Amino acid sequence: MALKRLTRQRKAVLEVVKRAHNHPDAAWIYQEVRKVVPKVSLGTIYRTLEALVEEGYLIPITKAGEATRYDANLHPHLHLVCQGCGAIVDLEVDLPDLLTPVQEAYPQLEVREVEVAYKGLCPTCKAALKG
Amino acid sequence: MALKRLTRQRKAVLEVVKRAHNHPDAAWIYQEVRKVVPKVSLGTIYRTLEALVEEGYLIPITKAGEATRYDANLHPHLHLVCQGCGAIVDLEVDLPDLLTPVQEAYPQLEVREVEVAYKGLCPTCKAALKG
DNA sequence: CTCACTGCAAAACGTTTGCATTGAT
DNA sequence: ATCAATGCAAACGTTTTGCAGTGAG
Repeated sequence: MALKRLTRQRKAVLEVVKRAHNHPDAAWIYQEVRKVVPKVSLGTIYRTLEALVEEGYLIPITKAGEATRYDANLHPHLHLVCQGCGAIVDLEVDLPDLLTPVQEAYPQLEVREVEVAYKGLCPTCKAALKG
Repeated sequence: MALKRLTRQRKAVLEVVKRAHNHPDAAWIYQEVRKVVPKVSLGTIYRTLEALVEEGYLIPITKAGEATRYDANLHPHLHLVCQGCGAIVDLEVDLPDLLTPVQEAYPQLEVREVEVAYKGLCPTCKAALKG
């Protein structure tokens, strides 16, 4: 892939996601970018997000059956999806090594990556549940 | 939800998935069931699979951007998705408790579930890569 | 001046749904 | 006889793509 040109659309997408606090999806980003570049198309949003992910500026948060959301927080971290409101909470935790025990138990495999995702309740929804 | 009737279609779907060794998706199951019930519809496949999951006969393996696959192996286990051929390998491993450390680090959250998924190479693809 | 990027629209993809009909109980 | 389950087809939401036109370098 050739060098990327810094267009108005691309700038806007980057800014919007960096400013976003909600781990937004393409549709939300589209609405926001339209406030600045009214004629932007969803296709461009997708293509730009794909490029920004490839370049390492964004991390995609994928979940089956749901739209991909994007995280501008490049710090290594995990996510908890709130089962109450759908919010995604960033988690900074040190987990034990999960690769080695599996690799040792299954030497005939090549174990390369693990993905860990949490579900539960965000502070607001947890507080709302009790008193 | 009312009691389930045991129709030809439902029997066929259950049999096909139980016999399958590939963690098949709805489309694959559809093709197989059609060999026995030629007029079955994809909608019925989906509705039946949904019911079988609800009743606990099947476990869905979901991955963003890919079709849901189904596992008749009800034993608690993890999966490794082969990055070479897409095969899913069952893993029987005891992982350390991943819930407690996060719950303790984030008492304001309610941490309910963790999902762990591995990526790597199945034995065949690993062997093919080397000599 | 080039060709990467764009807008637009159509289509792809897995999945769900509405509805009239069928068939298990 | 009942009404859960079916076949069919249309629709869904997300994402991708083809193509002619635009604009950043």
